[in-house]
Amino acid sequence: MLDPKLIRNELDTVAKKMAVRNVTLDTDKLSQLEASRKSLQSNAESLQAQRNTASKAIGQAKAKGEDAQPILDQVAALGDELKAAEVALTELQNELNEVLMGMPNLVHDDVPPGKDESDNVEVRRVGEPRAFSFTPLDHVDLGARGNSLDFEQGAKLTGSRFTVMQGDIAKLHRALVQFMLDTQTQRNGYTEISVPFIVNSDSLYGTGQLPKFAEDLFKLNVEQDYYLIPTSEVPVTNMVRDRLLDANELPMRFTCHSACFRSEAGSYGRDTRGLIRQHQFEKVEMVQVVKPEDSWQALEDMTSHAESILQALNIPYRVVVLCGGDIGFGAAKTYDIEVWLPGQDAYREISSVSNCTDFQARRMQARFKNPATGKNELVHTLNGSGLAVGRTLIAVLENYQQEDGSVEVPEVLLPYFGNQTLLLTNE
RNA sequence: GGAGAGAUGGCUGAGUGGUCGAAAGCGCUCCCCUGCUAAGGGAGUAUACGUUAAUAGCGUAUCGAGGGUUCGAAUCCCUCUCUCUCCGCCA
Repeated sequence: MLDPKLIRNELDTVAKKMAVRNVTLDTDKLSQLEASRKSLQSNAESLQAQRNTASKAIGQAKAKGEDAQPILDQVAALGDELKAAEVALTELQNELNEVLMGMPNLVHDDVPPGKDESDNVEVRRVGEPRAFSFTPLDHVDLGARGNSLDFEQGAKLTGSRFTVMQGDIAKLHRALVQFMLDTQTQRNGYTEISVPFIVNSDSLYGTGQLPKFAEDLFKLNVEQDYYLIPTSEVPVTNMVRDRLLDANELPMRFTCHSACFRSEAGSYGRDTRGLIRQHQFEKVEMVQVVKPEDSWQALEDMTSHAESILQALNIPYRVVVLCGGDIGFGAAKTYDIEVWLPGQDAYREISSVSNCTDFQARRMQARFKNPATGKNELVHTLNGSGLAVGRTLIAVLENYQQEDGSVEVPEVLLPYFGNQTLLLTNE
């Protein structure tokens, strides 16, 4: 959520920033709502003040044994008027709040204009795509050996966009999780955390998936407002919801392995082949909670932490900064890391690292006591994938494939494989 | 699933209808004393919103959440959530 004061006082600036996202702000409606809010609020509050004064007088009169009836008569008429004023105010505040909750974060000045992913701007390119002496297969063909990647079984057990992995590929998948967690905890300073895969709606409002993106979520059909997490960013970031942190608790750095569940509504035709876009996938996430002045450096750091996985695996990738049309709802600036996939002859997203500034913190009421000012101030939150495991699996398979259809184990993963150096060697 | 107890400020914890936004303690901040350390004395210290140049003043709201009773609710009533104890069941 944006600072309501900013919307009140600098509506034009806000509208300009929204335009970078191709979002047109209805400034007339907003200023009209704001004007109503002001008059309704001052009206309700002055009636409340009258009531409070009278009630106090009644108490004092009774204490002295005087007759309180005259004051009681005088206040009696207030009741209905006050109630009506309060109802009107509440209704308007709800309306205003709904508008506010539906507004995305302000983008950073660095965010380039653009309408979709084709307008994202490449920041750097690391590693050279390998020159193959044969035509590389994609992961679906590679995984067909021994039904290591079994899409038909996934479809039978559940439905489309679910997959069964077995044998070497299941083991590779697990090794990648281990390697990512070990890297983030041992080299990059994160604390491993394990969290629920089901969250309530408060948490989803906190990080911004609700109220706008309900259709992307799997909602449980139970009495409670429970949802499967679309990313562990939700439970991990909400760790600080409704908390007043001590300055020396910051920065907080968490890494978390979880399954992620996305309904992928609205992308029925996209990436239907293979593991790229699944309803369930696993991810090692990074989350940081930092002081406001540290968040932009943290974004760069966190991006490099995600990159460190691909560097260690020695797989080529590039980093792009998302344009206004492609950046997420809660982010002020986002770097996507795109990994080279020989099977697709393309760079594909494998990580997304965002600085959400105080956007999520305001929704979550996540604050810290700033020793410099003595005030309670909102923290900044960041999240990023470090990395998406399924897509990393694809990248390893496709980049490390041999002409005979087997796959070499990347050197850094050898400790997770005992003496095994080749995968999928059996026909 | 059954029975019971509870939820108050950064923390612990008083407070059962009327100057209660809330005692006390801890913590924290400032000052004094003390030539280290430890201890002692004094003052201050919730948050959000509105109004405002103002984190000055004033107003409003907030004692788990929501509703109700009342002129007035931390305090009474209802619903819900969560925590703890005991029993049952269970990976």
